Amino acid sequence: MNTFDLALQQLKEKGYKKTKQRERIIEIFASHDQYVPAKKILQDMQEEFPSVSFDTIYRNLYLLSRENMLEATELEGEKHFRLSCGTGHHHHHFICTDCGKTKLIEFCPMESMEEDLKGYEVENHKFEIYGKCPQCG
Amino acid sequence: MNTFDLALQQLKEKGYKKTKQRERIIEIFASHDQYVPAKKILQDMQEEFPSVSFDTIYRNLYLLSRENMLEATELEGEKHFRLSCGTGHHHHHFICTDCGKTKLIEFCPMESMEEDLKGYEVENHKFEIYGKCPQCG
DNA sequence: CACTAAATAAGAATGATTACGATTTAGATT
DNA sequence: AATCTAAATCGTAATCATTCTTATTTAGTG
Repeated sequence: MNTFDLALQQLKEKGYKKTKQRERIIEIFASHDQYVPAKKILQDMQEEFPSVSFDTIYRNLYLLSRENMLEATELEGEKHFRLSCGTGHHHHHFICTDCGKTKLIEFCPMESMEEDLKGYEVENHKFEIYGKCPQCG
Repeated sequence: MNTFDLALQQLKEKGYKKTKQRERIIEIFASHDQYVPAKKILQDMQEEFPSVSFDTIYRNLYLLSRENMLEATELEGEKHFRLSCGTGHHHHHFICTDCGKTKLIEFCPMESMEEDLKGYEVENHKFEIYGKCPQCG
């Protein structure tokens, strides 16, 4: 089963309605193996739904993020999203500053941080590497 | 020499003018050992300079960042700044999500990434840990 | 004291994101 | 298939951080 059908199935299982707009949003993500800004999703959506509202875009982006179907990160002051990759295991990304495509980084630096953070309660962390991928470099 | 005087001296050496506003901005940073948003700087500034403009704040924040006197990071969609700590050597931070105070992290995960990134041109990276510091936890 | 480039003030403009009332629609029920 | 209801969407306005523009002021120099 491909990522598109998988995502739709997950939505159904969680009791969300299937709408044309929602389908299209997921479709757009499935065809971009990269982080894309909300703005880009809006533009792509407008081709099929000329009167789609900001609200629909953002509401769905956050819904999909909450349900772990999207990963989010802030790049240059704009929120960017991509379909969650893989099996839900923890990972990080190299992000190409040209094309936005990503490379999975399995290594997590938190594994070696316990002793340095005695007394600190860790809630979250971010490890991202930015640069040019082989195609853009 | 304390951080405040050091910063002023650096500005002078680089040929920037000494203004009351600039002095105050640095003073504010020197009294906050933590990441603070531009908004906070503006508010503190207004106590002494009721008619200070956004422009003055942002222009100086970017000037000071460019000159490596401030470190910047994006937290919750807002740019945050803090006085550069230490001797200019590369480091990362634990950032308290309550009080904003930071703890220096000497370890840099990039040291063990070369082989994973063959063919990729690394420009930058971000490693930040978020949570509660001992005082807030 | 006069000069000039740098810095600031005031406020408008921009751009991303959020909010909201009115309308439509998916999916369940009859 | 018709009805119902909560969820989803639309259309638009509001908000918020940030950037820009023009006129004015000021620091430092001669």
